[in-house]
Amino acid sequence: MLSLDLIRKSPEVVRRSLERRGDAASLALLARIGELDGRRRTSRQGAEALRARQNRLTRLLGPLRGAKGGAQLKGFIEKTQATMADDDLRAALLRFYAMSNWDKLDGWKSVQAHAISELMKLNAELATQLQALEKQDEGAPELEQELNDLLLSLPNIVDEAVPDGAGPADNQVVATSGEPPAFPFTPKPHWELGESLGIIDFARGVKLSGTRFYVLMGLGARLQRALIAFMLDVHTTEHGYTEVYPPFMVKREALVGSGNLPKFGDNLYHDAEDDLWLIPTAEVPITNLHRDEILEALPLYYVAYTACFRREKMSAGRDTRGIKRGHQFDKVEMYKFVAPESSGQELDRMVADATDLCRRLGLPHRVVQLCAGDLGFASAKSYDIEVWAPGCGEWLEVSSCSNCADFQARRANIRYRPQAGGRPQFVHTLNGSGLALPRILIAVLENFQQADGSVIIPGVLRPYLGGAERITSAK
RNA sequence: GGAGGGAUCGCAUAGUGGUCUAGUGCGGCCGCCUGCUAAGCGGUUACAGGGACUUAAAUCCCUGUCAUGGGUUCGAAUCCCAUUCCCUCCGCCA
Repeated sequence: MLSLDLIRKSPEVVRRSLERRGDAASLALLARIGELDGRRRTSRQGAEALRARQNRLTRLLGPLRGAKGGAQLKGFIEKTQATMADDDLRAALLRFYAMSNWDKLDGWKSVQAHAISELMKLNAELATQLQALEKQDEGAPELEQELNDLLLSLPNIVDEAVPDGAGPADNQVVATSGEPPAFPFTPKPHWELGESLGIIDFARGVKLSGTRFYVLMGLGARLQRALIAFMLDVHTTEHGYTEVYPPFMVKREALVGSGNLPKFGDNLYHDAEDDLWLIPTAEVPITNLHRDEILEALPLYYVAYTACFRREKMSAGRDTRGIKRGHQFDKVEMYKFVAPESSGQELDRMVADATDLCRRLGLPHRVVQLCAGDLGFASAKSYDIEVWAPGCGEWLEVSSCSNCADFQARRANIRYRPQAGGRPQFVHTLNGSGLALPRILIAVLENFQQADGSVIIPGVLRPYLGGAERITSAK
C-alpha cells in the first residue's frame, strides 16, 4: 500500500511510477482517490469539532451534579470558567455564577438544577447538529471503504534504478554463470526422463487430482526431499536465516497484508466454510508473522519450506507439459525484515544466497533484472534467477527476489524504532525463492542426464540420499 | 460440538456510570548523586488520524483507541448484545 501522504504531496511520483509500469487502469484511479480523501477530511474535521464541544460540556455535568453544597458548586464553576476554552460554555458558566438564588436557603440547589438543564439543552442541540452532519455524509462508510480498496489496489512505487520496459522481453540479463553442458546425444525433456525412470507418474496424478497434478515416486520423491533439506541447511547454517514452518492455510487479512488480496483472489484456493485460504507462497505467512508488531531488532532473516497452491487461472494453457507449472508445488522461501536504508544491499545479498545454491548444485544459471513493466504488484525492484534446462530448451525461473520496500509493511503494519524511544517507522521487506522445487528438479534431471537415460546426482545431494550417485530407476 | 471463566498502558495489576484527562508497581528512557557495581532521588513513558506553527524537526491543540463491532445513556473501561481470541472441564480425534 502506498501512503496517502505520498499521494497527496507528490502525486507526480505516483503517476510516473504507474506510467513506467504501464498500469493505465491504476492511473485512472488517482483522481478519484484525491477526491475521496479530500471529502473525508473535511467531513471529519466538522464532526471532530462538534465532538470536542460535546466532550467539554459533558465533562462539566459530573462535578455539577455531584456537588455537595453551595460552596463547592460555586468554587467549581468559578475555577472551571477561568480555563474554559469554549466561549459559549464560559458565558453559560458565568451566568450561573451571577444568579441571585445563591443567597436563599438551599438556593444553590436551584442553581444546580438550572445549570444542569441548561447544559443538557445545549448538548441536545449539539447532538442534533452532529446528527445533521452524519446525515449529510450518509454514504461516508461506503466512500471510506472505496478509498481503502482503491489504495489497496495500487501497485508499489518502482525503484529509480529499475530499467524501463514494457514486458518480459525488455528484462536485462545482468549475470550468467556456469556452462550449459554439451551432450553427445540429444538431451531429453524431464517428462520423458521422469517417466522412463519411473520417478514421475503423470497419469496417476491426473487420476487423483486432475490436470496439472503429478506424483513423484521413489528416488524422484526422495530427490525432491533431498533438495529441500539441502537448501534449508545451507540457508540456516551458512546464510544466517532462521527456519520457519508456518501454516499452509491463512486468514483473509494475511493475504491483504502480503498484497495478494483484494486484487488477485482469482489465483487462490479458498475454503468458503471457514474463510481460509491456501497459501500461494510462504511469503504470505512470513510477512504476517510480524503483522501489527513493532520489531525490536533488525534485520530478521527467515527461511521456510512450504507447499504452495495456485489456481493458475492467469496462465491457463501455458506450460501444460511436464511438471513446470502445477497447482501444487514445493518451495523454499527466503524472507527478510530490514531497516529501510539497507534494503538495497539486502536484495543483492539475497540474490547471492539464491545463486549460491545453483552454483553448488552445478546448474548453469543467470540473473535477470525485471524491467518496470514486468515488475510484480508489491515489488519495487526484482531479480529473477533462471536455470538452464537443456531438455526442454528453456531458461526456467527458479527464483524471483524482490525488494518490496515498505509496501507490505504498511499493509501489514510492521514497524521498528530507528532510535530507542523514537517514532516507529515501517520496515522494508524482501522475499525470494531459494529455490522453487519442481523446476530445480527439472534442471537437475535434464542437466545431469546420461546417454543411457540415467541421471547423475549432484555431489551436494548425495549425503541426503544415502550416498546414492545415480538414478537408474525409481528404486 | 457442549458448559463455564476471562481479555485494562511493554509486563503485572487497580478500576461496578461522572473526581479516569486510566491509578500503582516493575521494566525502559533522561537527569542528579556516586571510587566501581548496586541502591537512592527527581522527571518521563502508547498508537493512529486531523489541525496550528514550521524549510524541517521539536512543540502545542483536537478526535479516536481499555480485544473487535454495535447498542443503552447527557455521559461507558464500567451496563446490554454480537463476534474474535485465550483458559478450564466434557465429548470426539491423528
